[in-house]
Amino acid sequence: MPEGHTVHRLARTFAELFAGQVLAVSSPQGRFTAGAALLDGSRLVASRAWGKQLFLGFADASARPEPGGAPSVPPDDDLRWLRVHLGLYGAWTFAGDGSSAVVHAIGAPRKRIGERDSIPAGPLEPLAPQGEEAWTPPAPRGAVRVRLVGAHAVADLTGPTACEVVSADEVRAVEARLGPDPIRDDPAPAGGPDRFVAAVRRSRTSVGQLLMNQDVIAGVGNIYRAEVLFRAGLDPLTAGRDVPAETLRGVWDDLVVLMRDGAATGAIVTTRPQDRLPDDGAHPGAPVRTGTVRQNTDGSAGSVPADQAFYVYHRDGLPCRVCGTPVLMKELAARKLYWCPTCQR
DNA sequence: TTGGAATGGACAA
DNA sequence: TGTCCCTTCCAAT
Repeated sequence: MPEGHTVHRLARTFAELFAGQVLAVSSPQGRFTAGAALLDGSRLVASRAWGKQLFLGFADASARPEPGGAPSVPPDDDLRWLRVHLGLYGAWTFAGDGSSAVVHAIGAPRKRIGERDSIPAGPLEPLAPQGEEAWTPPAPRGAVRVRLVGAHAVADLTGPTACEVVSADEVRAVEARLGPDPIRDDPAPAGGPDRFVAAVRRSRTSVGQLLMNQDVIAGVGNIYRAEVLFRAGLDPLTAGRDVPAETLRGVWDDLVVLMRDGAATGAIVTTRPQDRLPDDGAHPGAPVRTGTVRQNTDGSAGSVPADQAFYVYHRDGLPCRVCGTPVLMKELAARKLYWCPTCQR
């Protein structure tokens, strides 16, 4: 259940856990047996995200990087690529022997990558002492489509929309279709903000719908869509071509900030500190989100409770944090759209 | 125990 | 626009 920030985070995690390692690849569920066989025993040498797409590049096990020297990563065309799209409810689950900075405690419960929790954020932890015994990965839990096992960690994939082994050409074909990604290191190859602005302004479709179109901008999902439009004071139902270019540039810039923070911490928090008030009791009968997410927008310390993290997402019927008007919700192209009719016009 | 809902998208008509 | 797919979790029975 990720938006683009989660996938970028995953790409980084795969690099930290497995880069350079020869991996055992299998399909405990059995639905990816042939694909897993193509990758089993090869070396993970690339890990990239574009929008919500994750690409893992595998080389032959013999293609080992020079020890101590410059890493000799084979060109993309020489790799086999695992393309994964988590879709609505796909998830990666990690476990490890505790030696990794990412899987940070021996015997730590496996973390689901999604809304409630994710890979721990913050500085890398020192390596835990290695036991004498070889580490054994836990048994797969649930319907695990792919399992990657490295020296010290395991990654299990469940419920993906897409999971396939593809060539470099096929990777490029997918990327060519995607719009620019606000938090990719180099959004420019896809046209960057200029392409985003142009794509929106040539369309009569509502800006709320366009933000969810991965060909227009890659990586934005339902939460960032709702929240960035609120922060821009923009009515989601405005036709794309009626939105000033300057406003759209502001939306892009805001997404860069919000999604970078999301990728860094693993949680989406879009509220400014002065706008944070708990929803408890604010509107009897309205949904109340519980739990805690990490604070991530403005550098202030501490964490933000889940019911203070968003302006409008999942807050229909509750008073707008800024003006008090009840937040509205409607289905738009089969997805729920949330907005404040007063602040966004 | 069951049945929606969930931060998604491909495809057909 | 509608239909289907993939899987898990939690609130409602």
